[in-house]
Amino acid sequence: MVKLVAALERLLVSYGPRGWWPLPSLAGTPGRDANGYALGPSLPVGPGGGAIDRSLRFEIAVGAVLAQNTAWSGAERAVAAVAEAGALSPSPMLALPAGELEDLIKPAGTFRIKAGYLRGLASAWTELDEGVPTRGELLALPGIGFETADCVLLYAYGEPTFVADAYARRLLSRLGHAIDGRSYEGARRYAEDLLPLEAPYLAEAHALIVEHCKLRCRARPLCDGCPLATDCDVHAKAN
DNA sequence: CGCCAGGCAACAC
DNA sequence: GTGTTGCATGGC
Repeated sequence: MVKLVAALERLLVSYGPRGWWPLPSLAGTPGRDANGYALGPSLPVGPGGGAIDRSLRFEIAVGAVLAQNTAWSGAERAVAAVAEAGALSPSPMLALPAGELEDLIKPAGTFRIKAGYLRGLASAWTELDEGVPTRGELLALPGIGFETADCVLLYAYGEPTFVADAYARRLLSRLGHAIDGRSYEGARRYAEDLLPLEAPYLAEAHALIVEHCKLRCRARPLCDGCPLATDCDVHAKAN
């Protein structure tokens, strides 16, 4: 079995910091880097790296919904289109005619459903965002499930949360951790018992896990050259 | 062409 | 509570 902290360390060395969460509406604007993070005196300020203001929190929540079961490239274009239309805040979003929001977010797929989710999010957001929302409050919104709620808590509010998505569960399982059959919440608590409960760490961990699982630890794993291959069970069996 | 992508809700059992 | 299905565009 590969220890989770050791695996994450190797992923960080191999891939470098991923810099999630990207903020497409701000990327490339003055004072922002390619991910939309504010350029500070030393380190970039952004999700996991500093205070996140009100408008960015909403953008992150919108992005999290639009990214569901969709390549990030599509979600990113959809967020940018909403921003371009001036609708990347609750009131303007709610003021859009019914079909227009759908048209704006088409690149993200499942656009009729997601438009309804975004309306529900926009309706509840201002009150919800007065403080740090609880997981239960987020889960009560339409279209916000376990993974989306945790992404919002982690990347928008800096709450230390492990995003136990399908990638993370696949990786943990392949590294020899006995999480088969565990629910999302079971896997989340399992991982949180193994890791430092600090938002920047968990934010980078999630991003690295997604990167690694897209590049190598796919449904059909590409173990050749994998940074975790030396003592990963899957690699041992496949070779 | 088929398969998958930062999932979720509704429904079946 | 676990399993299955619809949703829909875009990249490879």
